[in-house]
Amino acid sequence: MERAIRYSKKRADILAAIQGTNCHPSAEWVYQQLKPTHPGLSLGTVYRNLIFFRQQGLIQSIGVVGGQERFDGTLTPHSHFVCDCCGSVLDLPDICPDGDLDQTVSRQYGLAVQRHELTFHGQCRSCAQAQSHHQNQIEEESSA
Amino acid sequence: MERAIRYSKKRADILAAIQGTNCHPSAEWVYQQLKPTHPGLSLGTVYRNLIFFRQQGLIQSIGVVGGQERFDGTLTPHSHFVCDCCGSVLDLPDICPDGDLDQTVSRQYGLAVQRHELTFHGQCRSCAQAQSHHQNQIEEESSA
DNA sequence: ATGACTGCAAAGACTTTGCATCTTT
DNA sequence: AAAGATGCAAAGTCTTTGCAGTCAT
Repeated sequence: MERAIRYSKKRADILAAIQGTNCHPSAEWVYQQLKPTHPGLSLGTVYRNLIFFRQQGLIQSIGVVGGQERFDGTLTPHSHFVCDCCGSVLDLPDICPDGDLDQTVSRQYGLAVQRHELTFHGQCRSCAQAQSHHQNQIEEESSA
Repeated sequence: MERAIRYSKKRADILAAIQGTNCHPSAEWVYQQLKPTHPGLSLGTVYRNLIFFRQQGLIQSIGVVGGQERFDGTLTPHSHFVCDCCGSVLDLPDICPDGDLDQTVSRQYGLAVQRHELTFHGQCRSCAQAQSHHQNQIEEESSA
């Protein structure tokens, strides 16, 4: 007998929060987001539901950024950009490796490949700009 | 004035341990590996040196697998396969995205892209085999 | 001698989990 | 009423860090 799944408004709103943003949220982000409308929400519930949604295939994990696991409600194939400076994650919808790649690797290496992730790293616009400002300040200070 | 860097046998052996394996070790793995020959080694020292090596560009982090950060002493471009079952990480030396990809993304999205990672997920041979055995057992049990 | 490196243990950050309670069916 | 979902807080895991002692230069 399979385990029954019951409705819960909190669960529904947690999923909606993830699906309604493109910021690739962490558990903490979801918690803070829903706290105002769900005063009694517990962080443990957010974690449990994130695990639940991933098992159900409703969301995917896009890995750990700055120590926190990040999730994505978009399931269509796409790549990500991670800013190593501020931790923001951006979708790159136009960057998508060949769909046959998984099968190619499966055959070539004899592995049961299920999916792949293509993730770019660097600095987002605002961090790149901030850093150049900071460098200018340092240059000004050292030349002063 | 730049900070001086001094020799340490422990540091050298930590680096050698990472460079001498293709298992993409975690801090704990390195610690256990060196413990016999370095009885006084501390896990904190391993962590500190991993950070140091990454800053020096001697190793790279390949992300968090099963809660533990994993490192790679191979710096030439290549992809990875992560077994979501046992956590093992394999090199895929023949799978390497176009070298211009970083620049393409930089231009297309206006980001300062520094690098990218292509990671495949699935089950390694032994886990796929073990699971099929396990499934057989379950089938046998339920039909018994 | 200076200051870099380490051991140790405490602290920190993130996530999981046990149990009593509340809610859905 | 039965069983799933949640709140709370404790526990668990991995990693970082402060401080005193050690070692390389």
